[in-house]
Amino acid sequence: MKAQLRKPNLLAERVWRVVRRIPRGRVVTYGDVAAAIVPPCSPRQVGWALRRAPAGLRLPWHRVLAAGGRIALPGESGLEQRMHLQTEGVAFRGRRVRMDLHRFSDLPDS
DNA sequence: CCCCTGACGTAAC
DNA sequence: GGTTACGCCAGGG
Repeated sequence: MKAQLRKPNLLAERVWRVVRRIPRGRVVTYGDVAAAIVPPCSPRQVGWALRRAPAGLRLPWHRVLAAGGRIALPGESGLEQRMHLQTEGVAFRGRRVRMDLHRFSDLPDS
């Protein structure tokens, strides 16, 4: 038996579960979420899971950033994400979030 | 089966 | 700091 038997939708649910626990005003990276999942998945899969998140599910998707605190979403969505973050008091320096101030490092395993 | 495209990350230039 | 290249993994054509 291979250890990679997790069904994709199951993985997605785990990702959503982890993301749901990011507090207001705090942020994490795709890599952080990927590492919090057990067994760990690739950062791409995190992006994949968030992309296919149901609209009805209230998820703080805007608190997930690319490495270095950069916004990964292109165009309009990216601007919206930035707006949400600034509303929560998250500080930027150029195009990047001040990870030294807002990074949430207590993501428990899920 | 091959190729391309993503809400990624790291390294190299 | 912008660009390229490559590894990574799921989906689609």
